Amino acid sequence: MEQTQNIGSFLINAGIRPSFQRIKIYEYLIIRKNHPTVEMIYKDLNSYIPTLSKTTVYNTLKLFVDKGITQIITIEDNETRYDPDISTHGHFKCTNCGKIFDFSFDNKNLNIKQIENFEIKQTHLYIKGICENCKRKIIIK
Amino acid sequence: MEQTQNIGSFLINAGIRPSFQRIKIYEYLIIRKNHPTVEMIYKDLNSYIPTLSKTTVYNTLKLFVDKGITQIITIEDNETRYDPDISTHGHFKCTNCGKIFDFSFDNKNLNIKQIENFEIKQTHLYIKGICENCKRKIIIK
DNA sequence: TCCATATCTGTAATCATTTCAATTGTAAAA
DNA sequence: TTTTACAATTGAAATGATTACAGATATGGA
Ligand SMILES: [Mn+2]
Ligand SMILES: [Mn+2]
Ligand SMILES: [Zn+2]
Ligand SMILES: [Zn+2]
Repeated sequence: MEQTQNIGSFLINAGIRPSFQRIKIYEYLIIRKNHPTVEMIYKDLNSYIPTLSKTTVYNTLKLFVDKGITQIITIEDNETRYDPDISTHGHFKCTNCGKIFDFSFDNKNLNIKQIENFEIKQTHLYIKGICENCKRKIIIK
Repeated sequence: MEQTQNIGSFLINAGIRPSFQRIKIYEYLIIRKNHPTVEMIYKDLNSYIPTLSKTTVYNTLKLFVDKGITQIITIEDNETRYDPDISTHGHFKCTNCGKIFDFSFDNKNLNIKQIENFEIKQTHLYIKGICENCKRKIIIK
């Protein structure tokens, strides 16, 4: 609730007018940390903001990405996900439970020969597999 | 042309009946090395195989992926691309010319934290930026 | 308050992908 | 060789995600 104040000024700082919908969508990203799809955001917020339009969710996320306060995560080709953490970090998707985990990695000492003279703007590392929790469950079965 | 023989037996080996369309699509992937979209494959092959259906391209790529002889590359959320090189390797996409470059990297150098006990099945490293060629062109302007 | 502009909304259009049923091709049995 | 069963291909229709658009609503300053 009081978060609204912080988020409001954060959006202003990013050059975004802090409308009610924009604040709630950004707040959703920050609080849930779930790398959601548009559908997830829309469904979850719709119970709280019944007048919300899915178009607004699309528009708002596009704005966030354009203004550089959100990044697109494309681990699967059939679902676009969004992440308010714009730092370079990795994503692990569990193919069993579907959860997405953040992790850190070094990209400094990669010194890749084939693209030495290329100008790097974004680095995305995606790993798929089985999370620790699911591994345990599967062993028990 | 004589490739057909090799590709045919390669497909058989992978448990895939080597139909004319399947051979041509796999041959396309191998020869072009362009990480194409379905649309690219369809358009390029259609002039050579006028009866080709886009559905066949979809079906065939799905089959290749299921049988493990092709991997899906999702650098952008709005274009699914295909790669017959199923080894773990990185992809660089130039945001200027759109070209996709392969590069090799060593997982060990990534020094990944937080997912030590997770079971890794696939690793995808995608980098976006400007390729060497485009960098030169842009400087000249 | 009033006005100009930005934002939001719902619907329609677009585009990629999947589903489906009919047709065609293939490979082995008769 | 002909028949037969099954696999692959095809094109049309359905689905689902995203975008375009135009009208309604909200906002902030004169
Ligand atoms: Mn993240
Ligand atoms: Mn590749
Ligand atoms: Zn899991
Ligand atoms: Zn380039």
